[in-house]
Amino acid sequence: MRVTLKDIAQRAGVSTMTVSNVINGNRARASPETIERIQQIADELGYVPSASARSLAARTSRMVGVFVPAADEESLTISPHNVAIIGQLERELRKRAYDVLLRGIARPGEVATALRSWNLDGALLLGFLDEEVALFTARSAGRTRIVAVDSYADNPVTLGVRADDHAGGRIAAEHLLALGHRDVLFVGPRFSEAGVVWQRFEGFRCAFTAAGLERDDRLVELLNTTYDDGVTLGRRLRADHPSVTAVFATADVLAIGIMEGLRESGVRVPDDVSVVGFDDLDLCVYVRPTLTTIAQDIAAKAATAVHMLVGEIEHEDQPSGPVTLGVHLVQRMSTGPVRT
Amino acid sequence: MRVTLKDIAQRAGVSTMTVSNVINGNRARASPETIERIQQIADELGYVPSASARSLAARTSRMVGVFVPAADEESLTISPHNVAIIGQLERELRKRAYDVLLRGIARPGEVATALRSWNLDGALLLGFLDEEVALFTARSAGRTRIVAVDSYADNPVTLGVRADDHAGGRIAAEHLLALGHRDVLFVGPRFSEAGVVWQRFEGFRCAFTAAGLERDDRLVELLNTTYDDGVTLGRRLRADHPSVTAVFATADVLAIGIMEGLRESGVRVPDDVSVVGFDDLDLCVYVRPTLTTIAQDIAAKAATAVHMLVGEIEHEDQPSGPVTLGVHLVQRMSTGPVRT
DNA sequence: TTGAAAGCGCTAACAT
DNA sequence: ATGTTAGCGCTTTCAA
Repeated sequence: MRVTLKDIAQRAGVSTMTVSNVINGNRARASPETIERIQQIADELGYVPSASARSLAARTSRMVGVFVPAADEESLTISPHNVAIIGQLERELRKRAYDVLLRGIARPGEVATALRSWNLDGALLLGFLDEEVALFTARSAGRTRIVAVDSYADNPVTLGVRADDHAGGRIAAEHLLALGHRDVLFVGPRFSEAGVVWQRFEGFRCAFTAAGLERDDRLVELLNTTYDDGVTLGRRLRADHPSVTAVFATADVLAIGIMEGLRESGVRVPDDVSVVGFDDLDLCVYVRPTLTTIAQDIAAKAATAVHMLVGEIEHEDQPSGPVTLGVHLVQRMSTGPVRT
Repeated sequence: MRVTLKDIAQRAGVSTMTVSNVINGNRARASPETIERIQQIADELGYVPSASARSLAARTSRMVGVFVPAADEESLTISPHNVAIIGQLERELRKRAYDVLLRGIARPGEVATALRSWNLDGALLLGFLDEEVALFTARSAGRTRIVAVDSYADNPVTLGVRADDHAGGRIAAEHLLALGHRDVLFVGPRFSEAGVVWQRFEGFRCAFTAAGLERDDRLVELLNTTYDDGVTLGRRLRADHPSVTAVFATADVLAIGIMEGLRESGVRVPDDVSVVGFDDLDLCVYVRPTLTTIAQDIAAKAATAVHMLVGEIEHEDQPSGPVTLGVHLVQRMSTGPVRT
């Protein structure tokens, strides 16, 4: 059977409370010898605290939820970018002795339910739309701490961590402008007036304005962030946008798909058309030409998110406000000067 | 405050047990009207069961652990293959109303600890070495169900799901042999006489034997399964193995790295050297030349693993024995006939 | 420095 | 068809 506090207490001839205090490192509440003896017995018996019991009694679980978008009950294709983040998050949380509940979210209410069901100490939201974040938090209990990664949602209960998407868009545009490109196609998922993609688009446009250039806002394509959709766009690019000499895609896989589509239709990258991606996945150096992209520091993003969340949980830190992390251009072979 | 069974019971004028039965769909234990009324009140109050309390009282948690290797506390780089699996596992488990505890394992004991701490109903081990699996299960309580994915560990408490790695190795070799290759380099991580890589190696060798050919067993390179290590090998391949005309790598990223290294050293794929990978990641079609590889059905693997685990948990099914899933060759552009 | 009592929210095993 | 009792293993609160 399970080894309990009571078992240890009996063996040691003390009360369960003393054992509990020792186990929890409440060192001020037991004599050194008692501590030593109890620790010994606990080790000997292979005692493992019951997280459920602790969570029930203490109303805190040392477990946080990591929530990712799931189109529906039938799918959970985690985006490459979120995948990279999850690994880092788990590591950071494990270092701090928090457990991770991984959950795909198909309907808004599920966040609040999971939170209350397990008495989660906090939640990490990965890559949800700002509207979705708002929905989750509306229903969520007031106490729980929530950090939204890659979100610009502005509300009282959520804290955000994200890359500087606006700067990312601007830098991408500046790079292409410096190469002489003027007709640049913006490609990304459908977006509203907020959120990651919108920021990138705004930064992108800013660079044109700052350069005193008028941008033709018809040069936008909205599609799913997948390789296949990229290929499709690449194939018809020349036909649909004959003037375009460069493309800025809001995700690397998308950019890589576009490059493939272009190749298939006889358009050379970067000679005929330059392509810039976003994220700097490992992938970028696997493909030919290697992809010029906007790099964001994923490990830093994860570390920051966890740091903020744990800070709020443990020290009831003043919500320090959203954090925006720097990005930078990684120039590779998919961009070049415009053909004269 | 939290809404409890008691709150509902009071409002409905019944005992908590009746409410409990209704909530748990124990339909035989309450009259239709009572059920209706209680359900109504529960919805109204926004009742969410406490998983901790349930887990404590019922000694079952409806939560399973998904464990992945973590080199140490400092890292958790989930392999691309495991990444693909995790998403599928979560989906399958969510469909069956199980929660997922995601955990990187740095030291053997952590599996048993997590299992007991949360009263987990079962565990899914992803891509551990057979020796590691043995260690975990040795320390684990007898009751818990464990399914090891990508393992050949043979022990009483574990059930395995894996691709037919032996066939995979054989098929890869047969493909290359049919193209006229005789000096084929086997590349993979260090392996012992068991496990996934060993199976692939054995299958690989079998094909040579079956063809009545003597294989030079010096044609083996052991290195980490990473792109970078692949590049390094590719660069020195010609110098170290001048006779080799084809390479079989046990992972796609590795194969892709090798192709890059070969390119850098002026060796053409597939004209000079053919390359075969393993897994059939999305990646394979992004690179040039596209990678010929052994495909395994990841979704099926995840579905099977969950099916087996849940089967054991819920029906105490007779451990049906390990399951091996089929693989097949996906021929792309990285392999061609040997140069005469 | 230590302990006793009470209860977290739920369910198993009997009653009725 | 419904209720009672007695915990699950732990922590909180108060007392010694």
